[in-house]
Amino acid sequence: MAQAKYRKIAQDLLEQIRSGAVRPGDQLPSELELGDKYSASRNTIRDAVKWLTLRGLVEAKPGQGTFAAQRVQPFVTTLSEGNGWLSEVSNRSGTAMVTVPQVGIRSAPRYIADRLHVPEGAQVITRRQERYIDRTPSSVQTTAYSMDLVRQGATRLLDAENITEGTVAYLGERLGLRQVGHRDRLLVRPPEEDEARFFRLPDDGRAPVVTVVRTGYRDHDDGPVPFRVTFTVFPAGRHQFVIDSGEVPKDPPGPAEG
Amino acid sequence: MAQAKYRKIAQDLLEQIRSGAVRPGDQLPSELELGDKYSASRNTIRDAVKWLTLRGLVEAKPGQGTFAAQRVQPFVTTLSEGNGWLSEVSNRSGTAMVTVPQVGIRSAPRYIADRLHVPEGAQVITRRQERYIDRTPSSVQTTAYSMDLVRQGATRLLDAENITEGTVAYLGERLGLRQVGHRDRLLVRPPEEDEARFFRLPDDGRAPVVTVVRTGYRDHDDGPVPFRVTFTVFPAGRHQFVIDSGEVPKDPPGPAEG
DNA sequence: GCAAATTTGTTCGTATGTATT
DNA sequence: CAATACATACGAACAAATTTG
Repeated sequence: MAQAKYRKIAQDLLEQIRSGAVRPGDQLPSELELGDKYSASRNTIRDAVKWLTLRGLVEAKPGQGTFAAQRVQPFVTTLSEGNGWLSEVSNRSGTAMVTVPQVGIRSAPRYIADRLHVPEGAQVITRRQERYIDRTPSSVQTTAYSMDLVRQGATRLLDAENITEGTVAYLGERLGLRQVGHRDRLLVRPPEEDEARFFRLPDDGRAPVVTVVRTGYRDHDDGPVPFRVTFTVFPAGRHQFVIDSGEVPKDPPGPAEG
Repeated sequence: MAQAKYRKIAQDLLEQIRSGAVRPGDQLPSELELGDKYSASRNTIRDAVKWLTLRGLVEAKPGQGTFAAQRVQPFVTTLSEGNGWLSEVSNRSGTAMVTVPQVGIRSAPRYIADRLHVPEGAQVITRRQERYIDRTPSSVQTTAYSMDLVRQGATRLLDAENITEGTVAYLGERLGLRQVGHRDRLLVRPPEEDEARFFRLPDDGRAPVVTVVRTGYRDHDDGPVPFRVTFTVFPAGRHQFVIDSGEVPKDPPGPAEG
């Protein structure tokens, strides 16, 4: 066999979608009908549909049928603006919502300790917020601070409520701490189980998430030192990221493909 | 059934990997042995292994067996440095290699036309290069320019060879064109078939790619206008991206998790 | 509200093909 | 060439979700 049968069936269905013969939202024939059409068993048809599902081209709904996927207008986050906090901007009008911070104190795992330059296991404060745009969960953000900041007097970091003027501004007026720069690091990975649940991602692991790790640096004699690190997790398929440099037009361009 | 049997088996295997009982590179028992152990049919075991495969936790090799995946040290690309060209920097010593540009002239598809502010179908020059680090394919870069630039005299854009001083510098001295800024847009998607082949990604669509769309802007009376657009495609699992802002330490920090 | 029909999800069994050792 | 292990394909049965009458 030059190529597996299920791949050829998937290819044929793919071209029907690409060509527009099957349009977004259209229902595909049922598995039994497809099996009849392609002279294949239901399991082979299922392999073909699975192949399309993994690429996000179709969506199977139990009890209903299989449908060609809808193109979703992605959210856009601009990483090059804002001086410290990673805030999210939608490219279309939408109501943004953010939950009250969920505050915790924990021993720093390695991936936090490495970023904050504290020993592994040191006490850190974490502040976790969930963000929604148009009622759909758009990101989860967890920020970690060294406990030293609280000992020095920044006790409001422990309050489970928004610091309206911004955490950076608060630390500035309270401790004289000044953020002089930050570094973002983007990585793509499969979602954890709780993330898949929160973002309502299919639990077959095909839909990845993007993590933006933003480390904030403060001034110091020997050069900048980190004082906080923020992990923001986005569902990769619904999100894009923009970084501007120099002079660029202000108008937000439409979503890019390619 | 509270939960599908294959999911419970996958969960059990997952915990053996997480706990370290099965270490990266270790061979798992064969499908028949696992079927015996969990009192499940071979097909059900295959469903469980498939679930782990989709998350990149194990790798199945025909004729050999199934193995716990190795953690690969990701490459890092810094988006905030370099004034125009998107060049790649490894975080570890490695020999970088880039192919000679493959030059083409084509009608602009919409995703290029939108970026370059030319009509769809207008003639554009594309220059395509493949990059390797340590012999492994690390990225594919395609840059598109409007044909107008050639008509104005920048004929070397058509040469299928590297422009050593850089394309921006060349356009500057030849046409007096000055790049005043650029905008990067990152998006994550499943690979095209040729990309999966080039990056040697599994063809089941689980391993996504990151596309960085960099639009370069030149000076103009009414504000900056685009004159070129570069699409750089990376295998998402082997790559991370860094954006610096303000004062940050120079030392390249290790790869982040979370 | 309930029952029937439709559709996808899971599991088993079996057979054959293909890649590697 | 033979043995082993994964890949593909078929058929069958029941479960779960949804819509319809």
